[in-house]
Amino acid sequence: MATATSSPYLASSRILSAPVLHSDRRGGGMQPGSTAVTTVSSGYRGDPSVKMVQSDFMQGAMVASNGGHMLSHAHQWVTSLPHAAAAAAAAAVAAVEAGSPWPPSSQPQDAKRNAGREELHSGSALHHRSPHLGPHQTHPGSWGGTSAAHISITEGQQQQQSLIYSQPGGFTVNGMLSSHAGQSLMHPGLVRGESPELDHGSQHHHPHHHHHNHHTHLHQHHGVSHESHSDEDTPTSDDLEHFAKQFKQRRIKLGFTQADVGLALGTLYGNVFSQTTICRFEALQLSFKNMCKLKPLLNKWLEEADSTTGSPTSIDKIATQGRKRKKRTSIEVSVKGALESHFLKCPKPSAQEINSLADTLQLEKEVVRVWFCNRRQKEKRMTPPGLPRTPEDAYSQVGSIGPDTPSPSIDCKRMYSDT
DNA sequence: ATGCATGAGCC
DNA sequence: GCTCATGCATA
Repeated sequence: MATATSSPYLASSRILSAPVLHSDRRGGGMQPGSTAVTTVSSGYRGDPSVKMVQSDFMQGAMVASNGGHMLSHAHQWVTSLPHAAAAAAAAAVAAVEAGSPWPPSSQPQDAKRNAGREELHSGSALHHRSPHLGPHQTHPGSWGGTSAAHISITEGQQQQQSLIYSQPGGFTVNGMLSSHAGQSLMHPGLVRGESPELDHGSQHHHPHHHHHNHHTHLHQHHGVSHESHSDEDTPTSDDLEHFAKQFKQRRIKLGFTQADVGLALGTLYGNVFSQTTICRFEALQLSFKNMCKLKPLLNKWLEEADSTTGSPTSIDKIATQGRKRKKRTSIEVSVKGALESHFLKCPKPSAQEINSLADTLQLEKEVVRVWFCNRRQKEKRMTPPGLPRTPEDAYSQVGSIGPDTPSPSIDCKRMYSDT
């Protein structure tokens, strides 16, 4: 397609001070009739590998070894840049993965098909997630154990990046949290002592219970009867849910934004997180494992923030220099609908199918591929809080899959053996 | 708050 | 290529 003539992202050579402020945003030179609007051109990282191994434990994982082929050339938006701090990363150590990430009773790993929703409504208005600071507990959620069914539990997904609580010996990051980033001028008088139910494992921990194998009863009573969970045992879904809720409440009371927290975690542990991640944590939109990983960090931040209410602040700002990102592609609503339909029929299309789809929808193949990846990922975590699905949500269940059909054992590979 | 994207690590 | 953790950019 067109777009070839666009900008080769030349990331300049910034080290730590060069801001990447290019005024390169405008939609120029898009393919006529394109269904998606990408402001910038395309080009992907080369991908010479043509193997189709997808031995995944999916529902019906029927491998379809198609002949791979073609494509790609390389070109990336990213320009290699010398990561200044990259060196420090070498010290990263992969954390150990506990045997079973999810509590026995609540395995999120199973695919539950919530028929397409979300973006179709595009307004997000239909998203019924508006947890104010209210102490309301809703959702038994998918996490609670709505779906639990099978698949390898103790497999501990092999791939895991690391959770590096790295503390670069180099910079002693003023270990103190960088509370208010200049904006939170307000500090409510909320200090420890006013949240009686705030006893999330910060205290009262039994000196023994380290058996992280107790069946997680699906009941959720967020009252105050949850058994303590220090940092030793794996929290249950309920624990996380409860913690997330309280975390958000406190965070807001303390006057911090999600972004503030993300930065603070960086100065505290060396791991910075974005507003997005904090947001997703609060909304329980992360995988169980990911939630478990972040919980301790956020918990510490909470303690810090709590005891630091009203103390000086050290603002840390880390320049977001670096990788040039491809402009976000906006997929037309109609096209999204088409993608959704295909997803329902086949959540894991083969390369060939992706090609066809891309061709049909006039989207770049990579865009389509990524869309499916994201869609799958979303399905895995979606709506933790028991969001009551509106009738509209359960609409079009194409073909045979019902709103509750537990196993979409529908195969969908090789529909055409031609190419 | 979320959609599309990047990347690491695994097949 | 896939999954999974994360985040920029955006609605």
